[in-house]
Amino acid sequence: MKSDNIDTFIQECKSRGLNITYPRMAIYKILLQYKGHPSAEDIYKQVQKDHPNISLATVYKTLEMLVDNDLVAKVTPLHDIVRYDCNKDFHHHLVCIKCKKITDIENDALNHLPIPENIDKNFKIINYRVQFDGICKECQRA
Amino acid sequence: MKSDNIDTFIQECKSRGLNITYPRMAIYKILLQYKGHPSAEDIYKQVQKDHPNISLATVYKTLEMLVDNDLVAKVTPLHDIVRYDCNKDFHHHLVCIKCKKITDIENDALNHLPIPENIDKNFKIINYRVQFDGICKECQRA
DNA sequence: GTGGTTGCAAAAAGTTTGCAGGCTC
DNA sequence: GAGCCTGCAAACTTTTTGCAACCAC
Repeated sequence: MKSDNIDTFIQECKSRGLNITYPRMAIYKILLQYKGHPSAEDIYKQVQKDHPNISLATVYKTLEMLVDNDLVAKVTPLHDIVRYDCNKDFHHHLVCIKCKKITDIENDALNHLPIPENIDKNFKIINYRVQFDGICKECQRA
Repeated sequence: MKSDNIDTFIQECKSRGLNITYPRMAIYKILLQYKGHPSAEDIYKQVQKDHPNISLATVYKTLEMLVDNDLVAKVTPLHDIVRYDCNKDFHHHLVCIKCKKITDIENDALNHLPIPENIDKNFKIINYRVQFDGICKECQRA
C-alpha cells in the first residue's frame, strides 16, 4: 500500500512533467508516513535523519510545488496570518480562497451538528466551527 | 448600539482591573467597526489614521490582552503555522487547543451538511470543513 | 546538453520581548 | 505615588527569494 502510493506519486509527477528527484521522494515519503499533520519544520527535522543534506528551503519549495499540483493539502483553514474578531457569538465562516476575505455566517442548523460518535471518547470537545471555502462574487468576475 | 458596546467594554475592563487607556479604546473601536476579520497589521494601519503615535507592538500587546481576557476571538482555526496533509480525501479535524495536535475524523454525517441558505447567492462554495476544538486525553491529565 | 531543481545565504514577513519613560487610578 | 501600560528597537520565528552549481531526462 505504501509503495502503491509512491508509485502513484511518481506517475503523477511524470504526467505533470516534474522530475523525479531524491528530495521529492524523501519528502513525500515522510508525508505519507507522518502521523498527524506536520509543519515544514517537522518534515525538515524528519528528513534530516536520513538525508542531512536536504535543506529547509528545499522542503518549503517542494511543499509549495506539491500543493500547487494538488498532491498535498495545506492545512491552514483560513490563511497564514492571525486574524481577530470581536463577535464572540457562535458563528461560522465563509472564506474566499482567492482574496482571503472572511464573512461570518449565522445559521442555526450549523449550530446543532451531531457530534460524531466514532471519535476518541477521551477527547473533550469544547467547541466547533464550520468553514466554507469558495470564491466570492468579486473574485469570480476577475 | 456602538456606544453600548464601548460602554460594555469599559465595564469589562474595569471589572478585570484593566486600565482604560487611549490605545485600548482606539483598537477596540476599530475591531467593532471593522467589516471582516482584520489582522494585527490591518488594525495597525487603521489605527494609524487617527492616532499615528500608537505602535504596532502596542497593537499586538493589546490584542493579546483582549484575547486572554476573552473579549476578542482569535480567528486562526488551527494554529499559527502551516501544516500539511497528504490525505486529500474529504475529512474533518479534531484539534487539541493545548498541544495543537490534529487528528483526522472520517464521518459520513459531517460530509453531508446542509448548505446554509442565508448566505450570499453569489458566493461559490467549493468545499467545507468542520473543526472540533477540545482537549485531548494526554492534556487533560496534565 | 538543456532546463528543471537544489542548497546556501540573505531577506522578508509576522510576532514577541526588554526596558525606560509615561499615564491611569 | 505605585504600578500598569506604551513606544522603541532589537530579536525571534516562519517563510520566501536570488543565484550559482547540480542533476534528471
